[in-house]
Amino acid sequence: MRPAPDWTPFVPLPGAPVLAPRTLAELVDGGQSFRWRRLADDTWLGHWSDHIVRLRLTPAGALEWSAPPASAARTAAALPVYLLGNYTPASVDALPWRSDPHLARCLAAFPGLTILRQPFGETLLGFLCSATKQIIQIKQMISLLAARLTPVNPDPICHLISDKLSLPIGSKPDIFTENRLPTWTELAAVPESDLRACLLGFRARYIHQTARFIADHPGWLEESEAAPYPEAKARLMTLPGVGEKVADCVLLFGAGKLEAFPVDTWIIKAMARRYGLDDWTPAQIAHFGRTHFGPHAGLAQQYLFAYERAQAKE
DNA sequence: GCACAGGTAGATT
DNA sequence: AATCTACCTGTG
Repeated sequence: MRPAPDWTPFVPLPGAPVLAPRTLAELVDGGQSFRWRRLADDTWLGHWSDHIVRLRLTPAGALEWSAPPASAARTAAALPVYLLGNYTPASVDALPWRSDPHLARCLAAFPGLTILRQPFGETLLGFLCSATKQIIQIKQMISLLAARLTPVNPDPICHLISDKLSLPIGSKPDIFTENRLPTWTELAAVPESDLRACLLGFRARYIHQTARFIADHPGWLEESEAAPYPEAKARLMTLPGVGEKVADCVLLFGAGKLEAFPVDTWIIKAMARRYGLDDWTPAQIAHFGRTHFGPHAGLAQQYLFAYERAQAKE
């Protein structure tokens, strides 16, 4: 018998900002990504592409990571891009916090918060699921897609993952999985009824039709990711189920387009309450956001979003 | 039981 | 062009 495999030792992530626990939680589980969960040992377990990684903070706030030995070398190269690909202290400093007291409050509440650089296709899938759903429910839908539509992850590390604290209601034992997400090519072969069985509801048709379109247009997704923001957004919005908000989320969280300014219910509330923009339409708020916050408006949006949700919990 | 949830698309005014 | 509504399903 070989010894049981174990995680690689935790090592620091070079270049990471010092983070408070709640900022790390907001970074990976604040609605940018839907594939992270807090384990019983107070580490964060996350998945993207075919990566699995655990994160933790030292008492001093230094970010450390660990991965399955078999994939650790690949993940060592990919993690800085995924987590910090959009992180530059200068871009936060360039926001108009000096003249905007509320923005200054939001920045001070979550120092080090940044925008993830996630795989484009996975981000599109996640936000196609997001319409009128709570984050926890989006995570359930995404997990079901991974659990049912891709092969069981053969990495022996999966048997070592214990997450009793985060296990939800017993009726859905397959909610948490270490499988990768299906690719759009794979999704194109899945009947819409199978997608509906993953609790997607009316979103199943969006995903099915989007998958068929992408399968019929090789290179379309990659070209969209590479295009400048206005063109990329227009392209995404031709997909069924992708409107202004979803397109902006995909481009912000999955393509590093920091000028994207998603306007959701939280931002509508925040702009009404903090900036007096009562009864403004989402399009008007988006225009205000872009002009007021500047070329990194999406970064400001994430701070406003995090702050408003934190306030609501209190 | 029923409103609501990180919206979008199509119909109606 | 602005406003209204249906769309699935889980949660409180």
